[in-house]
Amino acid sequence: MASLTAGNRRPVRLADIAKAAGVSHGTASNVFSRPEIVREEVRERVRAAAEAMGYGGPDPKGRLLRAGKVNAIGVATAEPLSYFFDDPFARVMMAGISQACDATGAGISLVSAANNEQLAWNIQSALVDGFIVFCIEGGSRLVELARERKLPFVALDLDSEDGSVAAIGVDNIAGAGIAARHLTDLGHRRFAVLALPFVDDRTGLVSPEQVRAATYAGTRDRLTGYLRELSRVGIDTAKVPVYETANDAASTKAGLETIFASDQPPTAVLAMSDRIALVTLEWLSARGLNVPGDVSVVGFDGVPEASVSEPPLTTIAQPIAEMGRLAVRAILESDGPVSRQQLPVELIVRGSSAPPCG
Amino acid sequence: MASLTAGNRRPVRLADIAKAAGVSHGTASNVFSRPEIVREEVRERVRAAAEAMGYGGPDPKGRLLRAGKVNAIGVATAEPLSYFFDDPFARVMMAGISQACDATGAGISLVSAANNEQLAWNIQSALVDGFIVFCIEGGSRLVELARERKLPFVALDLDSEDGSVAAIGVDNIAGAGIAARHLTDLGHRRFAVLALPFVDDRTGLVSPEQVRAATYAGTRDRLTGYLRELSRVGIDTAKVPVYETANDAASTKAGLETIFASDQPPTAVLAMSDRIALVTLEWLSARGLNVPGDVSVVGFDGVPEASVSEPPLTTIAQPIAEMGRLAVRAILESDGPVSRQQLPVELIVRGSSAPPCG
DNA sequence: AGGGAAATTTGAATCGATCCAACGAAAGTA
DNA sequence: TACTTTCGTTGGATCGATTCAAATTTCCCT
Repeated sequence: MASLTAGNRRPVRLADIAKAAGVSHGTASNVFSRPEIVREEVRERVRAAAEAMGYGGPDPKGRLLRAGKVNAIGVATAEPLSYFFDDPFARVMMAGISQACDATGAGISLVSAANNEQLAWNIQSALVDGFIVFCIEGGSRLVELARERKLPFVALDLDSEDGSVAAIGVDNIAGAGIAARHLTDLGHRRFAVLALPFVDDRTGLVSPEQVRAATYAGTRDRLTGYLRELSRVGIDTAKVPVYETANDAASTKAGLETIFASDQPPTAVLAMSDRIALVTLEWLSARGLNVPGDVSVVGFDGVPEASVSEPPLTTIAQPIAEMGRLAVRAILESDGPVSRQQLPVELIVRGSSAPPCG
Repeated sequence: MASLTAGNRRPVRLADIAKAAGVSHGTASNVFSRPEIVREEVRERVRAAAEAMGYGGPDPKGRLLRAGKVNAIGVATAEPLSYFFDDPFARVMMAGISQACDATGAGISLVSAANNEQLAWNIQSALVDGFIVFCIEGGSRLVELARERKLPFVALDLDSEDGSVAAIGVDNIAGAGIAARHLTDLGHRRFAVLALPFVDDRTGLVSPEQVRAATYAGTRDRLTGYLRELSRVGIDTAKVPVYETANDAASTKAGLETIFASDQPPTAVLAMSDRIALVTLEWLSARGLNVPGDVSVVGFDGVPEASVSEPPLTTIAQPIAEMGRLAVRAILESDGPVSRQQLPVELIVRGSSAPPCG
């Protein structure tokens, strides 16, 4: 029964090799962490013992407890882990985070989870020096969880006005205003808005009351920016259809069906994300509508994909990578009080917008 | 000088709140880890004390030491961290890894480093239960480092014949053979090979001796597969130009310049990676050569980009995501002895290959 | 009230290292 | 030879939790 194969359990600790080499554990420790202060003869003896016993070097678990610093930052989201590698926005953001981490030698821990309980546990037990929280859906819960860890953390793209959490985002109202302004300047007067979620798990046309009750302030702000500009040029914003999507292809297409069923279809579509905008381009093309001939489309985010679509997408570019870099710096130098930063956005005019042909 | 602002240091430990609540630390611990076995009144008292003292829950650092398991797997590479988010191959692989991790609730730690010393340290001190090692350049060093940690690890795409390390890869010889066979079947007889690195930091035409001395066995195997098939149809393989690239745009273009400077330019290019192949498509198009009219190109890897290029790329697809999934499983169930798995590849015929027009 | 079972609580031991004050030995100085 | 330094080594304290056998309390029943 009892198999005598070598290496059943492997509890070889620093203390073991210290004993084997006939030195104190203090000295053994020094051999690995500050070899230069140990006499060469002793050093070699300890190294030999370690080698002989199959010791893999000081266990970071032990070191960690003493040292306190993990030297890694956690990036948390409520999406599945693959979100980090699939989603264009996330990828650019992660590239920025990577850069900053590489520069300081910090590692990255991806924290996420399928279900909610798992998520809580994963955040509670993440071995990190701080969190960067991706606030997409379920952002507030995530922020709450991160806050409970009492570690430095910053929220990215936070849809909340809670001034007590550090956050890095863009000026959504201004950005949306610039997008709308671009289209009104081109002469457009018939608009439709494809919105990001205002609350969880709902799609469809939204009423002003529903907008006011939005969970996601960022969505509300973008809408505010759009409508403010439209009304500035005398458009009756009450008549502008605002369709709430789930930021995916299905709900976006449903929204387009609804919007273009009108006998007065829009000549310009304001999409609150590039993802929505790109699906829109596809849908319009499949529908036989020309962009920008029949309809102009303006996105929001500035993901790389937007520059290679057909036609290339006019959009409001966020400094995504820069936001990632700043977030890392905010964590590592977690200095003063909570800092909320709002970065500028930039209108990038490409082929998806032109004057209306009417 | 001494600022009396609240919360200078924050050494609030479980023991502190235990004392504050007037219970033993054992009980305090139970309140957090197994609340159901603590009498409600006591539980609330401890919770209240924790709240009052700003205790963020049991520190994972402490728990970790006792528990032993980190519940995270490390993914290591010698490239900068952003490689994980930029490189198409890596992204698909990470998606597979993510999936498997999500399924088991494990986290992912990205381990990498700018310079070599940093790399060693980062691997030595990574808090993980095992490593997945991306063997691109510098693979052997990475494997060595990982092996020293005495943790379960598997090498992905390992360019080595060292049977003592667990590895997951594809049958490079067979895959390359299939690629070549596809082109010879189409009738091609004039070939050129754009190779991955045989050794570090060298590019240019390679001689058979240099091939034999290759550091990277995977590259050598692919070449073997190519040439074996070519000689099968009677082609003098000694005359087939083999240009070693660094798997980047610059060296690939240099290789193309060299190859197409010949007065007998190839009608078919065998590229050892999709990256090389895609650059090739671009270069040929810029040069005014039609693909597949004038030249056929076949890649290797099967990254998503290959399906949307102009023209779409014929390539040898590896089951990239599946490899990632298997790697995670190999780590987590690190069961028997070292397991080396070779997965099958698949020829995907797209628009970049056709019979030679000659 | 008394006895035993069940429910809680306690506190020492442990996880695997690092740090540091103190100590011993070898080398240098007067 | 006596007295400092310098260099290396030692071993106890500590990091922050979890675990578990033993002690204690509570509960139930006769």
